[in-house]
This record gives sequence, structure tokens and C-alpha cells, in this order.
Amino acid sequence: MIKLNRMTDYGAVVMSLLAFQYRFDQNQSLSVNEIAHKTGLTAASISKILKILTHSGLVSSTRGKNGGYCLNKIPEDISVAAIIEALEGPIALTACVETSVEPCNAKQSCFLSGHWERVNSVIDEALRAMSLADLINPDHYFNHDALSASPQSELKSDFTR
Amino acid sequence: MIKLNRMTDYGAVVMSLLAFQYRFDQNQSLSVNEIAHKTGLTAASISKILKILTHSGLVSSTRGKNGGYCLNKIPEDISVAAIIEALEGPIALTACVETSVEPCNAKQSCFLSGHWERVNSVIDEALRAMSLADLINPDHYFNHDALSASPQSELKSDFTR
DNA sequence: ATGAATACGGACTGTTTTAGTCCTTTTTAA
DNA sequence: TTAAAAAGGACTAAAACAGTCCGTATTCAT
Repeated sequence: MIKLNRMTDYGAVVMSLLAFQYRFDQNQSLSVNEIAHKTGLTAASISKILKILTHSGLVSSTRGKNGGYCLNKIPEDISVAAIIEALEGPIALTACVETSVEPCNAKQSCFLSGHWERVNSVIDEALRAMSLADLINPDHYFNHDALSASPQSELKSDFTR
Repeated sequence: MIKLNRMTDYGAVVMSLLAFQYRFDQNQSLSVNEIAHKTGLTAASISKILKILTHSGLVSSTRGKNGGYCLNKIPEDISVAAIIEALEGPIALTACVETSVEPCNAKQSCFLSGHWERVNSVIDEALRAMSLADLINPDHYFNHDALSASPQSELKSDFTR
């Protein structure tokens, strides 16, 4: 299995919730506790994730009473790749293609790395072309001509129930 | 980082060597020790990997003296996806989309899984469209019109030096 | 027959990574 | 001044991983 960390999975959930909130009221942030309540994830984990997402610039935070987090950009401008990179580092299938100072410790395999890199770029392009908006409303991405029977509203009801 | 296990990386190296061998003489298998010598990987690790690849049907083995391993199919018919799946299980970005008996333990996140699944299928298609032959001779895959100054022979010399 | 070379099956261990929690400090609104 | 909130970081238990090793089964050559 090509794995994402569970934290990244949580991150997608949190970002999606923030995207709904952003569309509802772009200036109203959500606190960790509110997010915990709405997603069912623990506050501690959400906090950990949001610290990282804040550092990466995808969300902005306000401290102090009534503080919280909100998206820094419109959902359409946040790629799935950016979310994954924020939480996991560069998108790449093998350690070899990482931009690393230390030389590859399996030199014998390295003649292949250029080829993995091609595989990587295919994946990278796919993730970069998909936005947070697409993630919460996939029809937009996969079928631009869809009539849009608005699955988004269903999803929203999941969040806000 | 979307990580492949190091074993999978080794697996690609081993499969590539077997592919070169297959093209050289389709009926001549390579023993673990020969592969170890040519790749620089340890015999123990190679053995572990080849057991798995044999079970998955990508390579076939002959036991006893002069035994060894060889590809079960022509390199063109072995997809990168098949290699990864053999060594890591199904290609998927989150645990949610695995075909699992137990119910998802983060139900709150599950409304997203359908969307991850779309991301997954993009990646899956990309990996399925790329063959072992492409991996060892990427020009074939990425540029079908390339003049083919035969990078393959360079690679082969890496193996056989 | 015997012995050597080989794959097969599986167990085992030390290391690294990950998930998850918790505590203290800083900031801000009321 | 107090309460609510983010920020920063330390810590631990559990899980995954890499790598090694051993005994068994099989086959070929002598």
C-alpha cells in the first residue's frame, strides 16, 4: 500500500471542514474545539495538524479568546498536493528522489531513480491538478459538465448536523 | 512523503535485472546469489523479495541445483502497479478504501473516502499504464517517437560491470 | 546414493516511525 | 483580571519495517 499517514487523512477532513466554513463565512474562524466537535476527531490531534497547516501557510490562525483557524486561500486555490506536502513532505515514491544532501545509500539502485522520478511526476501532476474544492465536490473535477445535483449540500449536512 | 517501502524499491531493481536477463535469454534463470552479486543487495533481502514476487506470479522459480528465478511474462506485460501491489498490497492512499472486513474506525472522515478513491484511481491508472519495460527504458513510455539513442544499453552496462 | 546448490517457509530482533497525549507559555477579548 | 484560545515542544506506547537467520525440501551432477 502506498500509504498516507493517518494524520494526512485527518488533515483532509479538517481542511474540508474549513473549506465549508470559508464558503459560509470567509471571515469567521473555527476553534480546535469546534472542529473536534464537528469531525469527531480529538482536539489534541486536530491541534497538532493545524499547527503544521498554519506553518505551511494553508490556513491562518488568530490567537486569544475567540481565536481559531481559517483557510488562507479559496478552496479552489489549495491543491491536494499542497495539503499532502504540508503534512508529509515532498511527494515522491522513493527516498532516492528526495532532494537530500547525503548521497543515496543504495547506489546500485540509483540508476533506476530517474525512472521512479517519472512515475512520481505523473502522480504529482495528478495531485497538483486536484484542489480542495474538488475534494469536497468531486463532480467539479471529474465531470465539468455534470448537472451538479449538488452532492456538496449533502456533505455539508454531514458536517453541520 | 508518499512512501514506498525500501523493499519495493529493491523489488524494482531485482525485477529490472530479471527483465534484462529475460531479454538476453528467456529460458535462463538467475539465482539469488547471482542477483546479489549484480545488484549489490544482500542475498537475504533479495530472497525475501523474490519469494513474494513468486507468490504473486510475476516471476517463476526453479528449485534445486542450477535453480533460480526468471520473469513469468514479458516485461511489457508487467505493470509497475503489479510490482507495487505484490510487495505492498493494494494501491490506495488511505486505509479507508482498502477492502477491509472491519468497519472504518474514523467514520466521521468516511464521507471523504469516496473522494480519496478518485485520487487513488488517478494514481492507480498511472501506475497500471506503466510497465517494467517502460521502467527500464522510459523513453518508450514517455516519448514513443524518440530516436532512442538506446539508454537501455547504458543501463545494462551498469548491471553487468 | 551422496553431496552441493538452490529455493521455501517462517521466525525473530533491533530500529525507526507513527499516533496520540500532555504540559507550559503566549496572546487576546471581554 | 480572567478565561479562552493558539504555540511550542516533550514524551510514550504501539506499530511497522528492515534485515537476518535457520531448518526443510528439491534438484542436479557425480
